[in-house]
Amino acid sequence: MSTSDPEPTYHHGALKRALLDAALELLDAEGAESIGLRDLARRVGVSPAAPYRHFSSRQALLEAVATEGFERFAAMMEAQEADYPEAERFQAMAEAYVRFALVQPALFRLMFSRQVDKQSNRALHKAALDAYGSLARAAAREVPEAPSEGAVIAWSFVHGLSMLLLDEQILGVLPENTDSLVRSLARRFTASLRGGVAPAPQVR
Amino acid sequence: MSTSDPEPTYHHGALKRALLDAALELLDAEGAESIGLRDLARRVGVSPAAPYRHFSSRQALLEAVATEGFERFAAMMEAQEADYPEAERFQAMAEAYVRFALVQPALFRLMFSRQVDKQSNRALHKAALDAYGSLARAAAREVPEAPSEGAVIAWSFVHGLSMLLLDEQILGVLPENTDSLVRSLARRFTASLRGGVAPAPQVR
DNA sequence: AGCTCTATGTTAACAGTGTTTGCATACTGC
DNA sequence: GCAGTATGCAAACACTGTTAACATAGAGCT
Repeated sequence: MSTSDPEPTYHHGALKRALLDAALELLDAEGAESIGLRDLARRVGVSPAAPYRHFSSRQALLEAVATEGFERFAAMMEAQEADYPEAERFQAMAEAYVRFALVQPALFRLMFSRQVDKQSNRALHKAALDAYGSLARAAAREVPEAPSEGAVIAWSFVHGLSMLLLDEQILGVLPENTDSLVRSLARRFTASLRGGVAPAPQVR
Repeated sequence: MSTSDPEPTYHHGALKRALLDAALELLDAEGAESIGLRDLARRVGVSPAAPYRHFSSRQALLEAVATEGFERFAAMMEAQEADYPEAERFQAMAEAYVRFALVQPALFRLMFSRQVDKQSNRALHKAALDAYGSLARAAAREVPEAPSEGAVIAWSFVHGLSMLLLDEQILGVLPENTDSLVRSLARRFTASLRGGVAPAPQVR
């Protein structure tokens, strides 16, 4: 309650935060494409040009939102990492990954969209790497013979599953409850990872 | 050469095709966001309102482009299905899937983006399902004990790997040649699928 | 206190966009 | 050859991101 301040003063005081909050809120309702600077400004009660004092462009604003998304994402993943014993850890993290995507679909999409540029935005780049880190650690432990490859395979599976679920492209193929579907898929995948990754078949 | 017609007549004759071609071309150069109706019209040499005789909105145009993308995608996958013996089939299709994404990144992204709506566009929906079909068949054969789940797991892996490669999020983690990286990952994944999927661990 | 400097707002304008409306032109079938 | 329809154009509307010039508030110094 201390952040909201109903009296209209010339200086807003916390415009940056307010813009980000408004953007995150809008993101849940509509898609990321419908986030307009003018729209945000209107919602927060400032003029159309005001946001430019805090973000150099619409893209910069979106990148800031995505950065926050990655930070929340990383925090959630690390919480899972801490809360579960090693045997169930990867499983739990995989489920959390998908859950995040399903709970905040537009944010998740934005984070992995081309509207944000991880190469040129350092904060964003770091946040994205951090988020990957904990999952990669857990995955690598599942496949000690080939940790990096195992991590990438696991990451790919979890990420792809999230994306396909967001597209509602899987429902209709496997019309179960989403939660239990994810759980059983993740379980099966983990089992196959553990059992199947033998010394890499050599190809010449 | 028969489709291009240098003489300026009042009626373009093949505007629809020309717009789609221009869009597909633009898509490779820039992202999908930079495809504007006015821009396309200019490029093709007609007035800004002309495209509306063939597409009811920008979104409709994008959906038509995505539909063509899925058709090409499906054709490529089916070609792989026909060209490879059963033992190597899934492997080959997985690699083709990723290759398609890497060769036409913007098109691939558009196909799985929220800018197109597979629920409301029937042609698009069908094209997308067809594209999934051949991959699903191949994947199901790898996991005869649980064909649908196996298919979804495989699809997720392949799709996620494509997406992460597009984001250039994997390079730097595994800084190899992309082609051989994909090959070795797909091989490893296939092996783990074959070996590891035992009767599903029951969870209560 | 007052005075300056900077941060953060405002207003007005520009170019560009998607889309609609009304009119012009060409093709098609009788 | 003539009606009807498909396909083009021009002008306008509401909207967007972005910039420039100006206004106000708060911070720091004397």
